[in-house]
Amino acid sequence: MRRGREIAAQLQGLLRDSPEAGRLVDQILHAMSRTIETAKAVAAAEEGSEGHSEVTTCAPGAGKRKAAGGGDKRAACRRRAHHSSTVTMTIKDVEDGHAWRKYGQKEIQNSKYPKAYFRCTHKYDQQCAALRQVQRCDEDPDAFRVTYIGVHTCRDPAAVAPVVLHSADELHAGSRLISFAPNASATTASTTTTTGNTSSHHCDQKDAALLASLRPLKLESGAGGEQEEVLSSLTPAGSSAAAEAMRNAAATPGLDQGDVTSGLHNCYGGDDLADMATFNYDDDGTFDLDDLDDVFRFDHGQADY
DNA sequence: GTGATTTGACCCCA
DNA sequence: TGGGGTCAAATCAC
Repeated sequence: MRRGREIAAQLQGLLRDSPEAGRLVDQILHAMSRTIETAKAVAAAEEGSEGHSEVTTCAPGAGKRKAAGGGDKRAACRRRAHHSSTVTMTIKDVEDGHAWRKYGQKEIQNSKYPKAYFRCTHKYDQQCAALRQVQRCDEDPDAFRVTYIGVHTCRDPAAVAPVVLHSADELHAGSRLISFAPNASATTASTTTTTGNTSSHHCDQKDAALLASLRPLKLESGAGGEQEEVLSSLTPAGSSAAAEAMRNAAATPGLDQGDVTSGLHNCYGGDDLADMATFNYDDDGTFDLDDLDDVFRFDHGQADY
């Protein structure tokens, strides 16, 4: 980030004749400075506590599962990994742009709601080790406590939001850029509110459509007969509900395909960088700077820097 | 047919 | 020893 800030400062010098370009560079510098300050604060908070070393050993015979109808086929490495990067945050929208696959759900002691376990869809095809755990907050059923374990090493197309180009001249900025919309405002319409430990990224109507599309994994009668529900993984790539929501959003006047996919980015990217860094520490306080990179991955995908 | 979800069983580890 | 994390067969959805 420091290097980026230096380069942006150089760019600002070169663009001093263009007020608009200078203003944009100002915004870049401001965002970078905020991110650096946030990283510093995080590092200071973590001072003195070392991150956990990753232990993913899978020794022969270790963690063998006893035959349960399937014999030794079910034997697998069950040694619990101690992950180097763990981030827990409380959010309203569980959608993060990555493709997740649910692999388990557990009732948690002293919690009203079960915890759902997700792994990256590309765990096997791209050896991506990212995991996510989602649990509805007891005190605020509208919010979800999401724990990210590990970082994405995959290149998920669904997570790469396209960039809106205003003119063909902008193509030189990067070969991965995709031109969609003629309307630049579509990429900037988002607001962020942060209340206490809860970071809520409220986006515009297309994101509301995504949020509304969250469907319960399971409806069951809880204590007292009320219905409890657990949110499913919502992924642009894997969820038909999400796809439907995105289709609906695409039909919204003023929005085009570019708007739909970049809407995911709107929730997390751009000026929201500093706000995204309002993490809650896990119980064990695990956190490292790799997490910042993970959280900011949306911009990596679209900004091509 | 393929991929995602559900869910009971298994196992690690505090 | 039990809570929590993971596996994988069965089932579901498209």
